[in-house]
Amino acid sequence: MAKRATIGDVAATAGVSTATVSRVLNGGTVAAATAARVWDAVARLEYTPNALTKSIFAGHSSTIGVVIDDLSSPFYLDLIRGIDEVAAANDSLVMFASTFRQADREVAQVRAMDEQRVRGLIVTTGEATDGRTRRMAEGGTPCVIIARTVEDPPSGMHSISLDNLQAGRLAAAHLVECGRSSVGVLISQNRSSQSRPSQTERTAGLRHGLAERGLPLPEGAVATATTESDVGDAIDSLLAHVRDSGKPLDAIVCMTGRLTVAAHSALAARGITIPDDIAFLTMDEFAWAATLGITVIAQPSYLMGRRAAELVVERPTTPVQLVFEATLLARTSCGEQHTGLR
Amino acid sequence: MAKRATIGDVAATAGVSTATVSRVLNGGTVAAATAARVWDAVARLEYTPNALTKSIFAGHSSTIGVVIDDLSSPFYLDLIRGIDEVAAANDSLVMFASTFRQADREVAQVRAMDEQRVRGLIVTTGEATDGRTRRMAEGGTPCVIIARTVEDPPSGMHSISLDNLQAGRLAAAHLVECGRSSVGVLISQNRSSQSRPSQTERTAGLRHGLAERGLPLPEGAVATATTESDVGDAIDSLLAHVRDSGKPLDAIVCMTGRLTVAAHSALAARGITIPDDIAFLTMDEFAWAATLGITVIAQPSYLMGRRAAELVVERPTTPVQLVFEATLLARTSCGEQHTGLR
DNA sequence: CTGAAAGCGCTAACAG
DNA sequence: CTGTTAGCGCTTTCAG
Repeated sequence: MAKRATIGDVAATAGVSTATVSRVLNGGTVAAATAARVWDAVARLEYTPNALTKSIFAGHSSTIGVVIDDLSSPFYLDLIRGIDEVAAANDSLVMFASTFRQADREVAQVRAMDEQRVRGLIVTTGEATDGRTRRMAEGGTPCVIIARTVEDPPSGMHSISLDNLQAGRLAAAHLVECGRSSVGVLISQNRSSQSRPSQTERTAGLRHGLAERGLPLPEGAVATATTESDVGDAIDSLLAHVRDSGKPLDAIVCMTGRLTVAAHSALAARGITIPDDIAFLTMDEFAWAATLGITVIAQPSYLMGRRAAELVVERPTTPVQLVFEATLLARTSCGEQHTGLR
Repeated sequence: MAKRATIGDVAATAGVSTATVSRVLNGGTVAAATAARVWDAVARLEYTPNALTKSIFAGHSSTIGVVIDDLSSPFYLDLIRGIDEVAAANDSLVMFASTFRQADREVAQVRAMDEQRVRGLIVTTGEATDGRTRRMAEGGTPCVIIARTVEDPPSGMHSISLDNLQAGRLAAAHLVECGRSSVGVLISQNRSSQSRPSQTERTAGLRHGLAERGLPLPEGAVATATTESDVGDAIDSLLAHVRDSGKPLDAIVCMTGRLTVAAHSALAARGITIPDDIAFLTMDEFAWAATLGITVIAQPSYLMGRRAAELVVERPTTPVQLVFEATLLARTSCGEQHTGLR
């Protein structure tokens, strides 16, 4: 296990001082001949500079930290892809941690990122980490909160989210245009039984949109699932509730992309046909949606990732709150659209 | 932008030396009363230790590096999930970089990981990076190559791969059991027109398996695609070739999970029905495979990720070469199985 | 049990 | 253009 060469070793074999080596490595003014000798020594010793040590001078590393609650959602994959591309274009690496959807892990991971002195932090965590991210932002580490907004953010603390109300309204409009009138909603919650504000906002938007068209969305028409295996029960409760209240359920909207597969197969397992028996509408575009004919409300996740990373790189001083519009990608899972019916 | 507290600040406000602070933080022998004062100072100053500085003593960081060529493949997502879980269980973070499937980026990213003094490195890169990973391994940074084996690895250099020949044979057996006899193969290559050895091995396995059953797999029955948009052309060439050679194509096997969606929709776009017109078999399990009835040859990607991370954590001194078996997940995309026909 | 002092590998003035 | 001299924030002997 050969010892690693240090800048001192390079300096010694090149017959110069460490300062000179540092200069040729980082582009200072050095005589061509000297530089050549140094490069030669670098090559011969296979010297690889220690980025860690460099960082302690810069005050922070060149890495962008990302804390994600759950990799399973198609939303996050594209988000990461967007972040990664911007990072690569800026000689940054991405340091990644997932929280397995547990609140206590969220604060541990954010803390770990802070200890690593990341150049900036992008998180999809809940309020529990706000204390630390605020402090980080105040301390000069730009932080970007994804899918949530924060009250009174300090300088350096930004947020990127979807216009969830608009997304909900979009769903309502589409469903009504497809002639549906009795809709059930599926939302997810984390292990601490907290449903994410984004999903409740979408539900609120849906409720507004429905109300504008004279349709109700009673509390009982909203079911919650924590894991994929809960989804079946949630769907059953939806079916039962609406049956009790008279009109049979004719549409289900899944408020999180993470549960799309589970919801879709739960429906299939119950012999329910899409869209004949029930219309199916879900969040987040995914690779097979077109093939399956599933209509989705898409977030521009890739773009959101890029923007997040750009905020980290560009470090605007004023807090930036970016809100993106959702797009309806209409396919066949909600049945025929009867436009101009209103 | 408040300055960050250093260990010196903590020492000063607690009225002790930095050595003592270091001791209470890292669990040395300190009087309870002193420790209490230190913790108090830590809390009051919101002191967050600098992991970077710590690492320069350890000689390396506590981060596991991962270099992936392409996030789009379902294989990699699960691999990362496995790595991430082991990392989390070992107080490690995961540093991630993707190469966008370009060889030059591969060496740049591996180099970057080396500069970051990662605790260990997990890569899916090609031979171009072997020089560096060998040196890293010799220098004491465990390196794990995924989906490829290396000749004569030094101590600390490991590999994790699939038994690609067996995977190919599995495909042959299944296809023949389903009564198919004229199969076409789709493989992918990177931007430098290199097809990955794993895929050519799978093809070889398929060829063997077919030959054992008296069926040929001519060179022309293997088509290559670089990007998703090439897939249509590749499929067309397969269709054309086999038509020329007499027997109409009755099966297509896609040797990479990355192109599954593209291949599947290319078939649909040409009005080809699965499995009636053509059997469809692909690599890597994915969320919608069951719903779509697509038969796949699955790699234990999650487990492979875990093992890779475990090799980094446990640093065995002898080179470890792990080869995993592929599993056939039979669904309906190859038609009816006529077992016992042989 | 605790402090002083010497570094880890590198950069950043400041002279020369 | 280049070497010397301080550090960066932290750990780690080695005395006391």
